[in-house]
Amino acid sequence: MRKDVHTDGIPVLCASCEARHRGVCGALDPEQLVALARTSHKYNAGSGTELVGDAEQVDSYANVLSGVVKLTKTLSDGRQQIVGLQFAPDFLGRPFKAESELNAEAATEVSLCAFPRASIERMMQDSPELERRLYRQTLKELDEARDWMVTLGRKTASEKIASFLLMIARNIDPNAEPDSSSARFDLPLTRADIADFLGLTIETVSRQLTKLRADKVISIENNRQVIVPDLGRLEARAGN
Amino acid sequence: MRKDVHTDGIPVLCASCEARHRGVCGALDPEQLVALARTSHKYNAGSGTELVGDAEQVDSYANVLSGVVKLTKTLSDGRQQIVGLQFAPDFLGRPFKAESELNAEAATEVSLCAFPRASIERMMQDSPELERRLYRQTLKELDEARDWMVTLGRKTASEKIASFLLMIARNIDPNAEPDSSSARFDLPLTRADIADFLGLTIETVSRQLTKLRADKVISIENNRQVIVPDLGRLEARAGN
DNA sequence: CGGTTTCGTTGACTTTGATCAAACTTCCTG
DNA sequence: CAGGAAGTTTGATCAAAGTCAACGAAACCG
Repeated sequence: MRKDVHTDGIPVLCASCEARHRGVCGALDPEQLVALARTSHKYNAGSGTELVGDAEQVDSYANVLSGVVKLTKTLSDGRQQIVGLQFAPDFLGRPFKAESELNAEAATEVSLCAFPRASIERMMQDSPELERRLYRQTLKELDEARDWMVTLGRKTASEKIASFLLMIARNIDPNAEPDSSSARFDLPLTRADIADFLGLTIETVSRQLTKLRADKVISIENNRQVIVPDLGRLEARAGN
Repeated sequence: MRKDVHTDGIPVLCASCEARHRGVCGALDPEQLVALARTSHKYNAGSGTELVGDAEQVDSYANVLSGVVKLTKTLSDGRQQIVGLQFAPDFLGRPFKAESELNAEAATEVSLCAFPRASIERMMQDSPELERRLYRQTLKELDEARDWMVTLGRKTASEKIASFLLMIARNIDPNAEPDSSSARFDLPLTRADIADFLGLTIETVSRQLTKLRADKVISIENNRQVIVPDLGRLEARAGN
């Protein structure tokens, strides 16, 4: 009983899903995809919705299908730090641990495809390919985290802002003309979020954005829409 | 042909090796261990030795058998940040990537057990158990990196120092009486390294250590030996 | 549509940690 | 053991970013 891997037997839900191409579901054959799709459900969440609470029991994982999810940690006196941002088609979840050590919150409108933790963990047993994809994403996240440690520990406020804008541009520039030297995108984060991401205050973020604007490195429309006419000039400010 | 897993057929090199118990080699059966041991070699390196260079081709991985390895990143103008510390029996290496994105350097005298990259990657194909151990270590490193992002981004200089001392105490206190409320250990890092780890300057590190000493939270002998009479008091200063 | 709330900007001032400079200690080496 | 290098401490001063406060703009809601 032969099947065309690319179309036949693929659940409707998954047919056009990006997670099947670049995300972890790409590791699954049609049969496994059907099994997973049976227990999964797609849903949307508005900006600000808490998806996973700190110290909470986690019983489902998810793929990010669109939007941005922020992962945060909070000190007892309320100081907060964003420790990760997840874009489509990232996998959201921490295998081998039932209790979350951090908070996951929708930074924008998000669309998620959730499935029970047990389904994935069972499937990981059968499919080394799935486990390998998850492992690779974790390695990528670790690489990113280490890059951010340099930014947090050693860059100035203005370098931090430039680095942040570059990172966002690379992750969500919609007119993804490769190697285009300009970019235009919506900031998925508020000033407060950016501050929490960079270890700064809201005021400093605002002042540095104003400075970049004054120096014509960027322009901003409606507080959210950022235009970078020359990515090279922005890179020069990121201090790498 | 039955073998006692715990003793028979284990290479001499591995017999008393900690990596076989708590490290990644624990995933291997005697046969695999023999195969790996054939291509591996143990060696020591003095403090300050560069083990892996940034942007260098990596052709071998290693287990840390003793000592501490620091992973660093450097900006073009020389600013440096330590992005990870590896203690025995951690695995040193970044699977699926031939070129290193960071620098690995011996922070103390270290002893390593190195093997060709190809051996491990071949073995990963055969042994899901090995891949899983590596995956778990990577998840652990990611958890740690995220904790440090909070420290780097949101803690004050004195909280950073206290957090650092606690982390070291937990990793290398030799008189590992569990739940002992006091600790005594040698700092594996110089003041300059501590500064690079915490995103501070040498002078600030020194001043904060002096303050902790003045407040009788710690005492220091010979610049390196730290005594913490009451870990609770140190924790209170770490600001979690 | 007007009022309220949330979000962002700007200014004045303060504080934390960096920088610059000098002295001291420890350790290594000839 | 002397001399020097590397590592550490301490002090004086400075600057970057934080705090406090006020205002403006956008989004939200009855």
